[in-house]
Amino acid sequence: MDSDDDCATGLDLGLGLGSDHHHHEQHKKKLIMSLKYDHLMPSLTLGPSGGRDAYQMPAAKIEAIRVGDDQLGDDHLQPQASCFSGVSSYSNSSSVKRDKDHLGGEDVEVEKVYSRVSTEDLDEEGSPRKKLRLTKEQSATLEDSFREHTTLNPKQKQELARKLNLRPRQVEVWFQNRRARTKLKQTEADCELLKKCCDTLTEENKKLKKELQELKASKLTPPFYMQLPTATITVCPSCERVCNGAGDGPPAGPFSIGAKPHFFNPFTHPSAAC
DNA sequence: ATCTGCCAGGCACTTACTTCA
DNA sequence: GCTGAAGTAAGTGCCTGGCAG
Repeated sequence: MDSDDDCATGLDLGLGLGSDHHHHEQHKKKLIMSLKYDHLMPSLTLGPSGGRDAYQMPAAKIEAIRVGDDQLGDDHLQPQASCFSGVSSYSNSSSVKRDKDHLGGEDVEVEKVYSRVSTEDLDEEGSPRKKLRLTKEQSATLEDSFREHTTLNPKQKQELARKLNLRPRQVEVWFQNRRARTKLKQTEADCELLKKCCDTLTEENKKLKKELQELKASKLTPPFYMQLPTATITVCPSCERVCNGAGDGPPAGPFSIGAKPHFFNPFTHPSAAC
């Protein structure tokens, strides 16, 4: 539970802000039904009218607007980049709403500066989603962490988020997507392996069929020794040596009639009979 | 002890955006 | 500059397990 770990990190849950994702999301879902179609309303204005502003626009829109509107400088559009060198690029900026992932105390002010746009912050406006690209450093750190453990507990998530100047929700999403990619790759690898296995078995099946054909053909034209008393002679289909099914004595002669009959079981081992 | 509702976390699927050839 | 493919961050819905009442 987030609350346990939040306590462990000294963060105060007493504000009832809850954890980063679902707690809010479930509340959000209720809101969405009444608000989710707001974003379908066309809006290209930068003004705050209707509660929509430039921060909530897709990058393409913002870029288009920025060309003719310098009132919103980069400080508005990419505040994180101006404050933190290691922060990933972001197609548009964060509002300075308090990040609900970040809990209490001094961190709030900092969080106001580098928090990113999130659905928690924006979905009530129904604005189109924002897209960030993690920096190489962030990705590398996340990869390192993923190598250590493919899932994070809330404390680890908080620490990693703080370390990377990301919101815990972003770290969580990254790990979810990373697990999905890993699984996908594993599935593809398994699929390749099965294909190879199938090919091998198909090839082996062909060989066995061919061998069977040959055996059948040889049975139709028995060699001279097949004319010996059949009740006591069998032929090992694997090594094609003649065995004396009833005899107990040692092999005799060039046809090496065995002491015991050979029974060929192609399902156990094709060449194990001899 | 069992039931029920709430919450949090994970996953599958999908969308939206970026990057690159 | 345009375009399509690939990669990936993020949204959404569902399921499950834990917990409290």
